[in-house]
Amino acid sequence: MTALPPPLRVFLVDDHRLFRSGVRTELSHGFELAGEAGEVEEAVTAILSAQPDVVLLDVHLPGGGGQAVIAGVHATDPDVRFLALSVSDAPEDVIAVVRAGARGYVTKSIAPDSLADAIRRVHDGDAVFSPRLAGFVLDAFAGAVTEPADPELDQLTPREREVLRHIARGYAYKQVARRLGISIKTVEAHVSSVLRKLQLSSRYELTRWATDRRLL
Amino acid sequence: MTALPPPLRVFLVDDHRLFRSGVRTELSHGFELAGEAGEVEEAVTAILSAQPDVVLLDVHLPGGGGQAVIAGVHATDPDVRFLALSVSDAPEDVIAVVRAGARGYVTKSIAPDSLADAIRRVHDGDAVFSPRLAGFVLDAFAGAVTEPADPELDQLTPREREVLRHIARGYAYKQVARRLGISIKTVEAHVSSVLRKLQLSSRYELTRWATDRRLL
DNA sequence: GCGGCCATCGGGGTTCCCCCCGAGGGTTGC
DNA sequence: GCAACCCTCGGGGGGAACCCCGATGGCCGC
Repeated sequence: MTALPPPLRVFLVDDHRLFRSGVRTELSHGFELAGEAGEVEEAVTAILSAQPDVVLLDVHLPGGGGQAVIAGVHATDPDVRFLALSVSDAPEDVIAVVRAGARGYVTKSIAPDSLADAIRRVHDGDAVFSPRLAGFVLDAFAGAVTEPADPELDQLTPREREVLRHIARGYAYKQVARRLGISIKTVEAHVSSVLRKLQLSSRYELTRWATDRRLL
Repeated sequence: MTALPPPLRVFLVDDHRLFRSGVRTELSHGFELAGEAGEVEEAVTAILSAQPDVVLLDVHLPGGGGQAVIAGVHATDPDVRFLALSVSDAPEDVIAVVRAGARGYVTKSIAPDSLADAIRRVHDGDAVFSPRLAGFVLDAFAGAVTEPADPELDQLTPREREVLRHIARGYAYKQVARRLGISIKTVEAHVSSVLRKLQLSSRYELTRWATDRRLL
């Protein structure tokens, strides 16, 4: 038989002490706790000195969120690997923390065994995402934002989408016209077309439509 | 010396297994785990058969939330006591679960010792709330909804707030007038007054102002 | 090359938004 | 009883929003 590999050293960042306790208990076999923290600043200094193999990082933290921790640590040591661990499965949260430099993102509803597996894979260099979240990340970095084929949005021309974004942000026709370097009449034409295609009747419904789809 | 009292029997409802593990570990001294569950239906049946002294209940649960658990259990056994335990400190969540019948509400950032104390107090019949949350509950049941003194909103008259809500939802003046049974001119007057008092300049800004404050 | 789509504009009109002015009736408080 | 509000309206006006109709180019595909 071969010698057992040394246990992975895991650092834990979460503002909920009860949750930290849970992770600690569940990971007690096969992992070594390199330290833990509940705030951003505390976490950054402790991680830099503890040099863990993987950092388990809560996204919602007082003092700047998990992104602040990643930014602070990577400023001096870009090699530390982070696995985001959050209750949220909102695309904004996922994308924000991944952009900051997290190598994976799993929700707290994960089974302890799966978490252990995710930690090992992140340490090995893999990117780990809950199946439901993988799509968001790929989309965000594919740039093209292929998106789950929104037939409503697809029937709009590029220019119409452009105008739509401005209108949804609250700009008046005159302002949109100046920003896009076109005439008010053209803006009206595009808006009219958008409203007809989306079967809406006013710019207010349009803003709601846009915010519902997170196109702000 | 007197005999030690029997340990309180605690039931745990949370969809995050890691979190359950944390609570289990931290409460291992002085409490007995009467069972645990991660979903609404599972929780209701298990609680009814386990007859715990106190149920620790997560607010955000798949399948109807913590309120559904309380409703299901209280339908057959109104004596079970619930202590809500949530990451959220949003007034809606607090009020909803307290209306459903929870005897207390603490956030997951609570220290383990405080949680143990809160459980004992709920069992003794007390109502336990994090200091920041007590105000919401009292307000909600005092009916007056004094709210954390929003000076912006306070300077509006009741009728102005009423009109504001409709406008923020996207109704045209004519529609607001018909819904409130008043003239368009009166609606205009109220809107004008609201815009002046809030130092806004258009109904669009008003919509954003209202949604920022969650007055939808 | 011609029809079709897109983007760009104009004219002209209706409706809505927001403002100014004034005004009457109701309530509360001093 | 009077001041101070609040709620209720009207007239009138300027500007923005939205619509319909028509028109000019450019680009693409058949």
